[in-house]
Amino acid sequence: MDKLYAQLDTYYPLPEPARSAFFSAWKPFFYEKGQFIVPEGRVSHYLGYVVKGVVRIFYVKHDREITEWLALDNSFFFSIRSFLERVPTHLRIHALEDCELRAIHHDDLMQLCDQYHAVEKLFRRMVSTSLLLSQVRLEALQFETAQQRYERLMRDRPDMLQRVPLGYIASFLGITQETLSRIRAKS
Amino acid sequence: MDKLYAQLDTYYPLPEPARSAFFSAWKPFFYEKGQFIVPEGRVSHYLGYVVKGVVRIFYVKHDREITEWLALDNSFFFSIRSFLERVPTHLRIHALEDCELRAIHHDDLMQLCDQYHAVEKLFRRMVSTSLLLSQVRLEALQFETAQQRYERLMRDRPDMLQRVPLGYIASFLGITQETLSRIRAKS
DNA sequence: ATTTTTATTTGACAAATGTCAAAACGAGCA
DNA sequence: TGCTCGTTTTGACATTTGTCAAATAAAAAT
Repeated sequence: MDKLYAQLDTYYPLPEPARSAFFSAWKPFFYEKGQFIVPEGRVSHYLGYVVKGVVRIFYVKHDREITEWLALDNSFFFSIRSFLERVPTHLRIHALEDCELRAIHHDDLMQLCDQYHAVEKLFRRMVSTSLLLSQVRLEALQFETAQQRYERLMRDRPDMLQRVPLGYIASFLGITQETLSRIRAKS
Repeated sequence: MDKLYAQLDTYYPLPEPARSAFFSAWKPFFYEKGQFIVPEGRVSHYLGYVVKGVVRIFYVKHDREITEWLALDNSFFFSIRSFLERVPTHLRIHALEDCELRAIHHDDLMQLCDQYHAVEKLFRRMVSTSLLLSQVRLEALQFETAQQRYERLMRDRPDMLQRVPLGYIASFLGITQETLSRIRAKS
């Protein structure tokens, strides 16, 4: 989990004592493969980080599971709307592998944001980065074919293909499993 | 432009003197219909707000214009990646109608963020809201049909259909103009 | 090693959307 | 009024992607 600290530092290097206070607010959590980290309908109180494992965020629409986010080792995850607006989420979060996590509670984060300007700045930059990523994905979804989106994923996150069942990846890309399978067959 | 101030207040009500300093950093700009506000390849230095008029953000891909954002009266616009990361943009921003704008320069905003914790907080919340909107659009694009996306737009922003040519709206929805025309014919 | 379960691929067909070309429409202007 | 330009619609057809059902393949459990 040193990597977590390193990653947080890249957003904004906090001066003491904000740094210690902020870092120690991230608590460890462990989940076994298949367990739910957040069930549907609850408010998601934590901003999470995967130290080791795979976390999947999905929702169900017309009896079908749609993967919204996949977080592998050393990446962040959270139910954006629920965490930011404190409303019950339509998303479910679960562990695809045994997971070692770190997470910070919304209350703690807000308190630290109020207390330390530097934490507020760091968090602002984290949110900015999320926005950036969301925007890139939006553009891809808006004007790339399924094939192009798959190729982009292979390029950007080849490890994901090794560790995540294709059915989940398909809906993450906005297509059905069958279509993904045929795209793969062609290449 | 009083509405701008009111809208900024909803993100976070600033105490003086931050409030005056922040508000007066928003400068007025005027563009005529058809003029470019930001041409392609430049760094987009401003976070903009439309007091009156229509602003369109688009990019060109395979000789085709793809609308990424449409801002009507009383709404914000910016080239997300360029503004946040200070890199040249692939987007172009232009005025679809005569426009009265207000905009704040990145340098000024950052300076105010450094100087006033409260401005930092307000901006953090603005970015959070953008992220939220981006996420909603992402979900729509990922798992709604073109028809559903059009109906959603009619519901959420009926004024847009009156003031923006359908070709632009089509690519904003991620479809071709012909498809949009056929969807409309059915209803 | 065998069975059971889960994940992935394949086939046949349907539905949605894209492409290109042409026609119809509408606003502004001579 | 009639012309011109830009916008919107329509037609014919191609392509992409989805749907449902079944067949394989791979992984997990016994």
